[in-house]
Amino acid sequence: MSRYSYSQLLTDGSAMKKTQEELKANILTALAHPNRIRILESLKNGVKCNCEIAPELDLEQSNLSRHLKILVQEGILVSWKEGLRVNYKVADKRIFDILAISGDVARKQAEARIEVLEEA
Amino acid sequence: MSRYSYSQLLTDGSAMKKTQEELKANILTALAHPNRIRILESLKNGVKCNCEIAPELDLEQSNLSRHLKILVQEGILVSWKEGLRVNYKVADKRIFDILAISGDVARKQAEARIEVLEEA
DNA sequence: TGACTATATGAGTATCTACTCATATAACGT
DNA sequence: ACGTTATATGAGTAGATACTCATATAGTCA
Repeated sequence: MSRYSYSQLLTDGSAMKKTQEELKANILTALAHPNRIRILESLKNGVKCNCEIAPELDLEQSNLSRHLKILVQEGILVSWKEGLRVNYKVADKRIFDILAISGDVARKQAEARIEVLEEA
Repeated sequence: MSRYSYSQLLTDGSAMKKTQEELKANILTALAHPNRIRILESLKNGVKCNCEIAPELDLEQSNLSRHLKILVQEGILVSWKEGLRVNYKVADKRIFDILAISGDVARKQAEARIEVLEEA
């Protein structure tokens, strides 16, 4: 069994055939970081550039740039140049459904833990 | 900015207050591995134990055990003992909605790439 | 052209992750 | 109790990730 690597699968675009599970895992890996989730929520209602998001979320410029790159590579964000800036917007609103369900599942899990505590 | 760590947040249950984004990221991180996605698909229609899943998915026993632990810790799977075995089932079917949307987004992104190639 | 702004990327680093092998634990049947 | 089966966990490792700082690139405007 070779180890699953997210970025290798990304950059290797050429070579390997990816399984359904790997394709899904790539999308989910791209979503699975609090700062990337914050970025998406910040872009929920509009278009923004790196220079607007950075101060809003208090993220270092180059770090933000790499987070944005990951989201674009997975097709979660779309970007285009406009003068000096690079604008970003969410490509597919269903991403927010994933985030909403994740929140529900997290909440439900927290409730289940409380129930276990109360039983004792 | 301190680095986001999945497992620290998991095991630290006691101490830190977690943001909404961290809670969502935890769920998504737990889902973001091809083998864990395969495990969930294998459990889609029923209850199974480690010893049934391992040969089916060709996963080494201890590796599978750790993957299952991650899914249980996040509340994605529920487990209970039955004699020697530990049975697992999916706690919340909405997990499959997340997987389905991820698949759709991945497919859509692949289609977009093909379009770009055809434009040129 | 030169100064300035916005973004991307190279290099270095601490930490994390998935994996394997070996061993421990727990529950069963005899 | 003893051997067997199912699962969990310790230790070690290769390689991946998020982050920072410094630098490169690219577009703007005087």
